[in-house]
Amino acid sequence: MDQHTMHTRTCGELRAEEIGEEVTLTGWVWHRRDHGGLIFVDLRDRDGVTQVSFDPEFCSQEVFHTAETIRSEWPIKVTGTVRERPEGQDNEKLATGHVEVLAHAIEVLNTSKTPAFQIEDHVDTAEDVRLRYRYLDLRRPKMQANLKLRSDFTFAIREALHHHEFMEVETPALFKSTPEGARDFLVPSRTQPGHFYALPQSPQLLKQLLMVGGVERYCQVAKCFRDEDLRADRQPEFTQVDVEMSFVTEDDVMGELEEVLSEAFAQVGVQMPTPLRRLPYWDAMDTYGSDKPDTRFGMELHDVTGIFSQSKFKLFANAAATPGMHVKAINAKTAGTWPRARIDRLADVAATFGAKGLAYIAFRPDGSVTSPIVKFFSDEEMAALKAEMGVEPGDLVMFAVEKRLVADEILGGMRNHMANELELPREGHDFLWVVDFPLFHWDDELKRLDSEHQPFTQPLEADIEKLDSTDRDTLLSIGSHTYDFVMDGYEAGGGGMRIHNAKLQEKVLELLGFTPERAKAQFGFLMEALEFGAPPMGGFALGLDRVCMLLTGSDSIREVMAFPKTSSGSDLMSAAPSEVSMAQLKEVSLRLL
RNA sequence: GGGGUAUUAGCUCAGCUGGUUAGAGCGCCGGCCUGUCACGUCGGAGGUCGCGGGUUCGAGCCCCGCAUAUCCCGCCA
Repeated sequence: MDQHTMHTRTCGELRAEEIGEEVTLTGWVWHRRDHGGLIFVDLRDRDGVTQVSFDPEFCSQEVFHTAETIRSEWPIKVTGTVRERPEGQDNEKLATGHVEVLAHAIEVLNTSKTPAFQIEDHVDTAEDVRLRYRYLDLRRPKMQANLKLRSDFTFAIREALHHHEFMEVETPALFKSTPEGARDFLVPSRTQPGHFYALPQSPQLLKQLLMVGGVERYCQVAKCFRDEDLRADRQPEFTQVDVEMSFVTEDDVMGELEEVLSEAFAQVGVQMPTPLRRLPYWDAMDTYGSDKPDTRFGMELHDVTGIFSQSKFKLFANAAATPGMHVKAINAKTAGTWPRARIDRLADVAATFGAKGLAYIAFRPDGSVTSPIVKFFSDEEMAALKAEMGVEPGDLVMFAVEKRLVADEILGGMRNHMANELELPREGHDFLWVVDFPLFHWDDELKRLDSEHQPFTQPLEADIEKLDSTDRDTLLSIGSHTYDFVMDGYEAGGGGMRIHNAKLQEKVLELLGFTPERAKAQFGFLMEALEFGAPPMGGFALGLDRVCMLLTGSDSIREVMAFPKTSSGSDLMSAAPSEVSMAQLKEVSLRLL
């Protein structure tokens, strides 16, 4: 053995072939089973677990005594002989379970305090305790596997991108504040008092400038920062696999991405079909009530407005008579067996999605019906509804009566809620493109148009003349070259073609409420660059954390991040954010309020 | 900014209608144990019931406020 090598083997690799071999292992003491005259230690490193046995017949008293004193999570080094386990003593749960290491030497590399929680996959510990001692949490095999998968997938997609001739370019983390989207994280400049950098919300503008700069095919595994409230799938800093291409059509970009993504997913054992299904935005909203639908289960939305045009039920009939209003419905199979009180509580859930109430019909298995509204329906209306919704006994049909998009979003929310409540099976992974987003939507609060994707998105050529319209509905009908990558009901990525014409960009910014002065102050460098022969360009960004969350079956992206923050933005381990000294503030010319 | 949930031993939790000394499992410490594998077994230690206030003869339990964590809405071009 090379005397400079600490260990000769890992704790996960010993098999029958190594029987008889002299090995040295290092790792942490996972479990120690002291039988008095015989001691077993499960030694754990990142590669796996090996049983080490200490038998006084084969080791010195001193070694045996040391084995008696070691405790959980002490790092140790053990030298011994690999041997087959006695007949019937194999451990099926361990990859190394056919063998064990019969120790004849042990070195305690360090001691350890008793961990605040047990380092076990099967022990559920509150997340704040885990985060307080994240370095201990990361020792758990599950977390090791999560980090490994993330590493493997990141490597695979990088490799695929390089294989497809993408050039990796690093863009700055200290950049200009462009606070039109999310809130920026600001960094005060010391050398220029009163001036600030911002951490990039994404490298969007920079990658477009790289296209003007002739990079043609750019990629980057990029940290992005957004100072907004957190969610299970949102952290203030997160990672995007960022991609941009020049001299391409939308189909070029999507085709290339399908290859890159399917190659990367294949490396982690996941089949992503190519070409990927494309679902237009309006169809997604109409059918699933979501622009990121999980299509592994049905429960699709149906427009039943027509059935009730002559109804005695005024709510439905009035809606049918009002342009733009719709009566839409979903059918939650088997929820019709729920007690009335439980069904009534669904109105509260619907309210969180914007519903004023929730009309429903529960079709009881005995053929009866529970519903606050069904008494107004004619036999014909009921028959037509049953046919449209495919009603069987035990079904629960829920209605939303609203403008189209509002009704869609309510029922889309209920569709997901019911799928969770009913524990509908969602096997494997679900991939699709949602395409053709509108260029704008109406922001009711700001009373102006807002970008559906971002202000640099290329409108459909056929709709460009509509940009001169003053009619809101005309402007809202403008289409765009956009595509979201939807995985298992999550927006896992998104992109589009970018505006490469300065005049067009100016026009779109104007419609978004930018005065020419503000447009120039904020995006002047982009507009100027577009005037220097910017090529047609388009790109994409993949939410790496979300994809890894889905690949590992985690319910939060925190499970695939080494050091995530709590929902109030704290790091419980380091206690960041923290106060800074007056001297530090003075250096950057800041004073606290 | 708003709504829900949680906070009791190192960890996970129970704690009845407000009533004597707040319990369990795991972990930890000690004894015994030569084939266990999340070893077993016997014993032991370990508590500001998140913090502050209030009601009450009496509060882990009821009320008010606060803090933290978490989920959701808003927000996330």
